[in-house]
Amino acid sequence: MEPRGRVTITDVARAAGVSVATVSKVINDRYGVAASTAEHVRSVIADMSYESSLVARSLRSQRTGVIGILLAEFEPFSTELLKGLAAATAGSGYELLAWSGGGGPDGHVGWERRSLAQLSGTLIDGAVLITPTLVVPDAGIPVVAIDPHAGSESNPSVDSDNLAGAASAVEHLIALGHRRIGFLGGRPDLESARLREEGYRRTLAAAGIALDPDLVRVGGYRPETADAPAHELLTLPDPPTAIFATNDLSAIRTMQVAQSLGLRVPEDLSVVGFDNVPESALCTPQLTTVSQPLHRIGREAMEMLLTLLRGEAPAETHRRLPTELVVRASTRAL
Amino acid sequence: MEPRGRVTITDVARAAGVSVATVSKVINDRYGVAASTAEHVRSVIADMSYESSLVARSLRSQRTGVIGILLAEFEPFSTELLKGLAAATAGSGYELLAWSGGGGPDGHVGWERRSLAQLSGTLIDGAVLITPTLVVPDAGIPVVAIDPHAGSESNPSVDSDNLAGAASAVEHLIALGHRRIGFLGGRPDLESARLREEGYRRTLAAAGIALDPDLVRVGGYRPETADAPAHELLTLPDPPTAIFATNDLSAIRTMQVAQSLGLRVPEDLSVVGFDNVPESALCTPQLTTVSQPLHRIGREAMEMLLTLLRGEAPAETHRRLPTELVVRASTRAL
DNA sequence: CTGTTAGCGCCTTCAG
DNA sequence: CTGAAGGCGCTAACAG
Repeated sequence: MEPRGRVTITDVARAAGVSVATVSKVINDRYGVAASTAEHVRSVIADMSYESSLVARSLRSQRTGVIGILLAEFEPFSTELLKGLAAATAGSGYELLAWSGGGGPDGHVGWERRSLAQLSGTLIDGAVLITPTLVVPDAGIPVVAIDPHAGSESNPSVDSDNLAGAASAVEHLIALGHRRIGFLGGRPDLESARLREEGYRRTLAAAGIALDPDLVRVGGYRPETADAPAHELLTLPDPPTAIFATNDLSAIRTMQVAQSLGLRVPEDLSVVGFDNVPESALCTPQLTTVSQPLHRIGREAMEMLLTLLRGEAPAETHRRLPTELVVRASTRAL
Repeated sequence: MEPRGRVTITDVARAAGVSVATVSKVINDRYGVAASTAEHVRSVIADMSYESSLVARSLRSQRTGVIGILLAEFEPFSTELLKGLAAATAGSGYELLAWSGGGGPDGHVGWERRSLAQLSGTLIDGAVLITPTLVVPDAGIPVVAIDPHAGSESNPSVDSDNLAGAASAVEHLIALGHRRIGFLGGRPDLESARLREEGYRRTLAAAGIALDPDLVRVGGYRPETADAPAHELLTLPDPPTAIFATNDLSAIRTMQVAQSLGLRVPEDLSVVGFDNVPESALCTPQLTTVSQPLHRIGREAMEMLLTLLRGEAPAETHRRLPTELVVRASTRAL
């Protein structure tokens, strides 16, 4: 009906011949409106296909009925989590809003604090932070972190058993006869990266293998940042026969770098990843990796947040879920 | 510094001993503030780690610098597109916001109109709609649709060659010797579903195979809605030897239903899907499917939207990208 | 039962 | 160069 731009509550009020307040009452089913008036207003609303502005409503009211998923970028790890998070939201009455903090590629530390400040108190009632770079201070709304920056002293969180997961990856390589095992680490700001390195070190030590510092590099969890260190590892005078890359994206990139150097995987180089994102099964050769239960992590994080939003105390504020080694085609006995 | 809840511009102004207006000017780099004052205000802002509320800012200003991706739910198809959309946004100066319209599971027709009305004009400067259920009227902001409801008369859009894609799937099955080929259709409100059915019908006709109406069912593109029709097809007195399910999720579910009925895939039943989402390579057996270039679709849709946002006219308002048959392990010669 | 009055947090004239 | 006033669209008191 109404052509130009947005239809506002004022337009509706004028068209219906009532005040703005009355329209608002009708929309929100508040008492004190004659049935006939309400009826009439409703029909005008339908006619004009009016929908109240989320922004204006949020600004005024406390509750918005929206949960924010704050992530650095839309990459496979985050989008897998999204599926689990979304599944757990169904039927809760909350809408889901995924917000890419812009910090993105540069990995600007603090993106989650900025994003949270921009959205909390106004647009969202609660938030799930995916791989935050720091412990966020009280944001005034319930917050749950997935794969967080720090340990158990901080915000409620869900992660998987990174230590045991890394150990299983390295044990697998050792069992295949590998002794020179390269390590491509993750984002130093994340606890997961620290624990995966710790798992690597301990497992080598337990097997009586001396750690060669030359074989330990920082990959940053992203293809672009993993490229150079992977290349360095593979062009060492005495290169590793296997590499444990601590997430799938960097593992896949490592395989590509190896192939570009004329190395065959797994004949000349074994590679193990971490995460088990769908992409790990789509590359050639298919990647051996440590599986994290990503959907379940998302689901449990959302359940924790919903509990918090209900004003209840969650059974546990830190959930740690098990990992599992998935052996595919990128590893092979020496 | 400031403990309780959000820090507002008023808090900053008070702490800095200036007016709200001055703080606003500093934030937005507007003329008319003494260098020393600006400096001071900036330091207070940093101290209090103040961040202006997206909501309040949006309400007041025209431009928000945010692009909305509106989707019915976070399932594999949408999240794959998200990766491409996000990649194309990098460096554009826009932030990305993915909004799940709530209509979700029930597939409530019109979710995108509602979502758009709620967000446009206030929160987002432009939008990409994923599988909208109808042609959206002028929303006052640029809108691009992916896999749209209707044909070329409507909004700018990007999709893939559904007709040719469906044909390639059915031709593949015919080449394998199949004659009784079941069809599990998609969402009737989408053009893609119509075109895929058309491709199925034409290809059968071209091969001189009479169409058995009993073999044509509506699967709705979702696992839950595909379950029953798949079951019906497989328990027919004269069941099909192959099924073309028009998206991967329903194809995967079809394989599960078959297995639950004691049928082996591909020995007893061949199955072809559509989309080539990552999940299609993760199931057992791996799914033969028609690949859509999902990342590229997302990228091109975003580029089109960015062009529109710049106020320019896009080279073409309807992009149709090629599909490709990916033969894996779920199909076999009769 | 209805309309008027105040803001939510912010930005933008427009006086001082 | 700075602050006071008005209003974005909406909801929540309070009067009438």
